[in-house]
Amino acid sequence: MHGANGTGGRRLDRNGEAIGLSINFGPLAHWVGFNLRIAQEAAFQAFSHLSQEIGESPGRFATLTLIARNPGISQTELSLANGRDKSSLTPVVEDLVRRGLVQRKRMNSDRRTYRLNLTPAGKKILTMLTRCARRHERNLDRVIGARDRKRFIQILKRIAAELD
Amino acid sequence: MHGANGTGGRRLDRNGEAIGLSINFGPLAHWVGFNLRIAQEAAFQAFSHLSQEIGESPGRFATLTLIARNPGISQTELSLANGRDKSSLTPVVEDLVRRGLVQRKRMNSDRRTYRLNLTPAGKKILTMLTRCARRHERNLDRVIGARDRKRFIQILKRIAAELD
DNA sequence: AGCTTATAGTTTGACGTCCAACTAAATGCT
DNA sequence: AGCATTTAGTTGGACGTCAAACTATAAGCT
Repeated sequence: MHGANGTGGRRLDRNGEAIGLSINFGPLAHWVGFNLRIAQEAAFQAFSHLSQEIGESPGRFATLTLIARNPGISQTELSLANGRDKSSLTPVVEDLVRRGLVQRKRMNSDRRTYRLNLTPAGKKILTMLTRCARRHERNLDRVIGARDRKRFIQILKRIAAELD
Repeated sequence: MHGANGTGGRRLDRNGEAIGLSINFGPLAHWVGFNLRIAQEAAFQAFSHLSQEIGESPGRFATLTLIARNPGISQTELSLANGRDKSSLTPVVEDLVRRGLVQRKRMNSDRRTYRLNLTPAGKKILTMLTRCARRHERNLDRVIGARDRKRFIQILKRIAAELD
């Protein structure tokens, strides 16, 4: 019989107490949303450990890359590209400027906006972070398999694009 | 030539100011980690909007489902299954108990641990949330395509499992 | 010129998350 | 029995995030 002990099929010891293994995930197991979350968090965690080895928070990586690739980018453009609210960027940029990785200049033509650029020190840190990221990607590639990689990324991009 | 204007290829107006469209994502565009993050956040956001319509936070959904499927589960087991630190669960359970969705009972055999169960009210809320989630899943399925869905979830599961 | 509206960035408050330290209860060892 | 270790859950501090309110500049309209 199935689940007749009223515990949803979990393994029980002789006192009827759960012993932890074998959780019933119900519909979560088959749903994209849940698995997407779990996978993303695992990947983030893994990259977090790698980047911690060089003393940087993982969130800095995308920020620095986007500044490097788009010199003079404004904070709002950056927050949009990075998928974060602009207000989240304020303390990040503050920190990066304070540590001398990013230079911030008011624009003359529009005195509201800043232009962001990497300093040489910022470029150096980014180089190290990029090495970490490549290592991380190799690990992910190994898990995904070369055959499916392209298709997998394409699906991720579609999800991001088509869900508003 | 490529990027000869020193702005990484962004479109510029005649004053040399960026006009926002066409950000250069550099290597981020091809990396799994970044796209995974963006897709997950888009999906989360979408579900957040759906579940907000019935006045629940999206984080409650997995919690309630896991309790429903594993009656009497302990908080530590739940936090493990949900991929969160056990301390994150304290205020969540507090809130669910306060609102009468979850019942919390000390175990007699081990007076440290609690047993969690859904109340009838909790089951009702979960039913509504599940409807939202199904709608959300249908949207995701439409984006992913029925052909790739199974393979996609399999890859997500592997990422979660094999990255520690 | 003088309104009104829009935009760039900051501030504030709420929330969810982690980690490390803690309390209370259980287990194990001698 | 007594002490050390482990375990379940809570607490407190730090951080990243969002949304809404705010300041200052800019742009559009009359």
